[in-house]
Amino acid sequence: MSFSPQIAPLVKRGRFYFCRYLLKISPLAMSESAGHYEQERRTKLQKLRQLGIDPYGKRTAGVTPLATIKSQYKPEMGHDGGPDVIAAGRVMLKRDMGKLSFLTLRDETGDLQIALDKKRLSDRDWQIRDSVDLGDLLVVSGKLGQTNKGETTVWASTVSMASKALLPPPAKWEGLSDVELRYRQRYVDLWANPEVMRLMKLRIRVIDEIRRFMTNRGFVEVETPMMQTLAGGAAAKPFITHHNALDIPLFLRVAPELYLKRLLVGGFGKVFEMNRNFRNEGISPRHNPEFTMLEVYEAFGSWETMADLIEEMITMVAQNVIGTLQIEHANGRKINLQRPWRRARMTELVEEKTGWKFDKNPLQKPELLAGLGEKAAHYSPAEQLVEVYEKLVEPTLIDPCFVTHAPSVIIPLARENKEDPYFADVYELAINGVEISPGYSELNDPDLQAKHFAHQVGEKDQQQKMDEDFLTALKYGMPPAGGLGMGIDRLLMMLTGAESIRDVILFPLMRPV
RNA sequence: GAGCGCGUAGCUCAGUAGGUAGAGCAACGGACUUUUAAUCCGUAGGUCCUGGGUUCGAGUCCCAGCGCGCUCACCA
Repeated sequence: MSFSPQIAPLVKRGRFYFCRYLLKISPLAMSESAGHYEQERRTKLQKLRQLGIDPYGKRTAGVTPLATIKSQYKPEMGHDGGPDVIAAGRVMLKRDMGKLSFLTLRDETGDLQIALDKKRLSDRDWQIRDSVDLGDLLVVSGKLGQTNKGETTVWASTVSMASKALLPPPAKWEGLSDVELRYRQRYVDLWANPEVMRLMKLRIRVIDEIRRFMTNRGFVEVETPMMQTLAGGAAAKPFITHHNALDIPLFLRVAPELYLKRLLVGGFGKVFEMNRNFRNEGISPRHNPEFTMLEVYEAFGSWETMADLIEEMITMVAQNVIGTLQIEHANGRKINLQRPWRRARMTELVEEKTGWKFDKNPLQKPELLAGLGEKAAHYSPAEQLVEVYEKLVEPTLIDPCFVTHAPSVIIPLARENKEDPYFADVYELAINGVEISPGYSELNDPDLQAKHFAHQVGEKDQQQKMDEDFLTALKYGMPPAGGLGMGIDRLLMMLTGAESIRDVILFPLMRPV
């Protein structure tokens, strides 16, 4: 919770001052400080109350979604011969002409016109019309019909105010387009820009489809700690918090991996978790500090069974939610999700794109090195390979491609390849020029795992501590397994063409004002 | 964290070369019983993000700060 600058010092001095401060704000004082628009609406609020009308409504039984009402209209109902219906929604448009008004209501299903006709309304309800502003939530009951111009309309016989809006909605034509306001005030954005509601519902369906897909294949969804005493499973910087009673630091998880693998040791065969991870790093159009990730582990699986699984999953989701495997973005980009998806070694793709035939020796092409920045000269050959792949190859992989056998040094939790341990038995699935999902043949040799961890801890930052308990777990024996992760937000960006991760997250993190 | 760009009425945006702050929608008053971003007549509405500075004079130029966006860095 954050406080405005003028209250913050009072809060810090204690609850007593905070309460006293709040008490000083009488409704009158608040209305004095309110803007012109709010003031006008408060006047109407008072007027309604004087008429004995509650401007904040009550439970209403029998409200039908607007799209459903609209679809119930049949030509034989004529002008006003349809059934009695109850419609509720936000007033988006208002067209008054003397003794008749047409209003456009909106709910989460769509828009519907209602008509307020003086002849059909009681005097009291007619007076409500004069107090209706754009943005108010109304409930009307009346006959379903159509106007002379053929617009499906509810001819209201009663009107009630479900909630009087004290603040005006954004301009009716332009809507809300300031991205900062859209993210900060999603509660306005969702109805001011109906495509935002559609996109968020699409997100919900995608997540639902994935859960169903996993469950149908015998995977069980589990919940592992989001607050961890060691943040392992990825090399990202964690958020740090503190447990008061235990007086210990706690970390928000950067990945659920090490706990899901403990479950494999515990005897679970097929598990997944789909929930938030937290990484304390830069924010960008592709990074939100908290993001939703799917992680899957299958005992006796491998990177290849994981690749099959994710390929099936994504095509099924696209087919069921988008309705096609030919994804087309507003900017003209086309993505073909038709199976089978390409599988190619990282070295192969790098050679294909840049001509560099990787032989485990340092990169000798000056023109390539120059593009990687000054640090690249100090990189190991393996790091150079990955760097060249990420900078020059990955962005060109628009159609799905499983990039396999990345160098094992960069993937401490994966199994080394039998024929050539320099590389790991892993894939990185790239679609739309970004990594959507990594998948591994998981390492289950405790000694090798300990070595990899030691190497990582020594080389990387000091925040990365060895998870001894995880190594203990491995010593009890973890079955060989396939594992995968998938960034749900990035999947949605790929499916919808959203250019920013914030567009597929209801409440992206924003710096407090 | 760095560079670049943006911040003007409730919303969407203009604002020339430094010279009293503008439009559309919304609001307010009036007319109107079939509108579709209704229309017509009239009225009002501003901490030009904040704070400094230059200048006779700053929305405009300079400096600092805040917020947002983009790019880079960070992120296997």
